[in-house]
Amino acid sequence: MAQDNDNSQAASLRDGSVTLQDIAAHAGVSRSTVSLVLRESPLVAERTREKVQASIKALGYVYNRGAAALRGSRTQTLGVVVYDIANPFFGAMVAGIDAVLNRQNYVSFLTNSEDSPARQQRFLERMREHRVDAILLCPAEGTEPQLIETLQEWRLPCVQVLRHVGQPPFDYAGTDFEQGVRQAVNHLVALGHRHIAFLGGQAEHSATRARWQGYFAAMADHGLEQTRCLRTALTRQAGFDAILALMDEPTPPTAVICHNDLMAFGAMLGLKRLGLRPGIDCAVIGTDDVEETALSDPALTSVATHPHAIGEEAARLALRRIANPDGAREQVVLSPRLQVRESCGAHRPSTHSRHAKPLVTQD
Amino acid sequence: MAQDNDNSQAASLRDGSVTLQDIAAHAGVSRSTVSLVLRESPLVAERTREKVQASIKALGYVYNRGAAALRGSRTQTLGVVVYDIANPFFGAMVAGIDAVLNRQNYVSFLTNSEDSPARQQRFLERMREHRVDAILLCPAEGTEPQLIETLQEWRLPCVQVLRHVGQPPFDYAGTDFEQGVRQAVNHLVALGHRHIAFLGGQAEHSATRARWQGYFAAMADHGLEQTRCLRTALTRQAGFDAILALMDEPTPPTAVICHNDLMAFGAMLGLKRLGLRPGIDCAVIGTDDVEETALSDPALTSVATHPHAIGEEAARLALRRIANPDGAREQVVLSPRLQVRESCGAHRPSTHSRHAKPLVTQD
DNA sequence: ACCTAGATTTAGACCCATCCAAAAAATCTC
DNA sequence: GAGATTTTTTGGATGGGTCTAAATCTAGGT
Repeated sequence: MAQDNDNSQAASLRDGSVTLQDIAAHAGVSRSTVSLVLRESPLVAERTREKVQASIKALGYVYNRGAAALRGSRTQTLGVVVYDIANPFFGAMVAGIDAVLNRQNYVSFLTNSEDSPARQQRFLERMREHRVDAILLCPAEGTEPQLIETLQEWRLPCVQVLRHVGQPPFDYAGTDFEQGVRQAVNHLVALGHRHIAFLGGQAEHSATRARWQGYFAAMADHGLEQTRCLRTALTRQAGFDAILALMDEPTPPTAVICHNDLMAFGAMLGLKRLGLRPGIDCAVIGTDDVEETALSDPALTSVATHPHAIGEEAARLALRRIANPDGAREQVVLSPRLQVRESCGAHRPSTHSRHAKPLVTQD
Repeated sequence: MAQDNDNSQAASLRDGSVTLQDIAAHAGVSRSTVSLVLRESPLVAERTREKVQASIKALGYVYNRGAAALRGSRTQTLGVVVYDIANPFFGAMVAGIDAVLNRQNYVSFLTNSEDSPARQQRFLERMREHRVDAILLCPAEGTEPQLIETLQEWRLPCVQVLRHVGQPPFDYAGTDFEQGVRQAVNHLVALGHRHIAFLGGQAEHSATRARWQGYFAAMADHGLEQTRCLRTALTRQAGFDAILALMDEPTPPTAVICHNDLMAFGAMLGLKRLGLRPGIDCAVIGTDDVEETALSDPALTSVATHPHAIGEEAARLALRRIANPDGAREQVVLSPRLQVRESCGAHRPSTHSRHAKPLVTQD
């Protein structure tokens, strides 16, 4: 119907699929040459390049990455598997990943394992079928260590993020949770606390172990033998329940450190429920330093783990691994920083003026 | 090196790429037949199917979706473009999308436009190159309406989510924000408020317009002429600033409704900063009902917009559109529900026992 | 035993780019 | 200006599936 004039619409209306062949014909060169132009090869003469580029624009050509991937070796895609995308922490992390990938023309598949190894397994298989160039994996709780070997057999590069399973060497990006908890303990001890409990974590994965290690080691360093570590789920509800149980014990702690901020929020609500004032009757410290920490009452002191930065590092690591599949494995471990607010009792929660400060958001 | 025995490792070690051809040879059938088996075609005889499946398992075959997509018409992938993945609201929405897609063996690319139309444009082009079957788009603020037409010219099905631009008919999944704000106004009026302000929104997109409309219409319905609508950004900081400005006016409102929960949190902090008690000196209602609403002090009353459900609906809509590209466009508009807590003054915030109730999280 | 409708299977073109080796064109050297 | 280089360009094979139309096989009917 449409006349075959040479504006871009004509082509796109015809079928929507202009191929290299069409460009080649239009520009009077071969398919191979067009391919070289597309990939910005320096082999092509300047005049030819311009001519071809003009044809590309004129015909409204769209590169077919799928076809390219079939012959070439890269798909320019990555698989990201997290276990709780609804958690703001992961939101920030994914944003970090995204930011790095886009600069490299990469796109990522995102899937949410909900901490189910079975779902995680399905996702990984699907990613494999899609021939992603690499995987960013936050292993679901209960992930078998040999999963990492399996991925290796699949020749699918994998960067573990936040948690890790299996034996080194592997690629990993995360935070030094042990050090983070140590900082929290040190801070509380400096404030005079002697009886400090740790809340949360149950499965045997690295991120949990590291926290526990930091807790016990720091307590030992200070000669404090009265340790109390509750294994629980990682939800707000779990924090709430745990603090109730803890306060009901013969010698309740004067401070608690929580596996993550959600639990800490729950713990603070639990304290209030008991008529206790977080930060005064019992200090509370969380982990992650999500944006909402400034919102709670009192504002939550938290070990900042910089999710956006972790995401960036993980993505960079993956890109490096793709470029050099056999290079030495790397572990990027960022240092956490204790973000002191009110819930640890360092500040008086009587005035609300402190709230105003950490308000700035990054958008 | 490895003997060519028939266990699965042999094949995967050889090269990692077993093809249909290999399966066909091993099973003594043709490539076509294997392809039919893979796609669960009813044409294949039961005995043949079993034989082929055995070979598939024996050789450790991995389906190559890229190759399939090249000849076939579906890639089994979807593109999701959001504007703020770090916002918990989107986390929940993405989880909803993911849940539906996985059941259909679909995987989705996720990109974060950060509300930049330019970035958004780049993402869409990249998705097109990857030949996604459809796009789920939460349009960035400032998106040109003709973008939707462009996508149509590209023959790329697009479901708009939460916000929409351009002229109907289009596919859309979201919430009836107008009704949500109406509910909030009605509730406040029932509590005796006469002077109610609305905070937030600046760009001209559907989600903002709908809220404003709801606000003005509901106020008019009650014969309240003293309206006040502040155009601001949508951040916590903006809420904080806005409430300060508002309270400084000659006749400050006794209640404010906020464009989203983040702003409402900011507004509550602002009130505290002024020495005012949210829920008593000034009622505050947010929108979205993110999980953190239960955390604030007082707990935030909010218009629940069910992000997980919206995500599910959007994904379902996209799958329907893929199956039937020329069917009638659909608009799925969920009904919001006012989730009453303390910040609107309906309950006494004196006791903290209320906090315990809405604690349950869904993980 | 012969014919036919229906059930299975298959060959071979096709999708669209990349890769390689070799051809063609341009430039240089003496 | 012939031969040696260097720079550009190209044909044709290739990757791993799907599709269509035609071939082959089966069981049922007479």
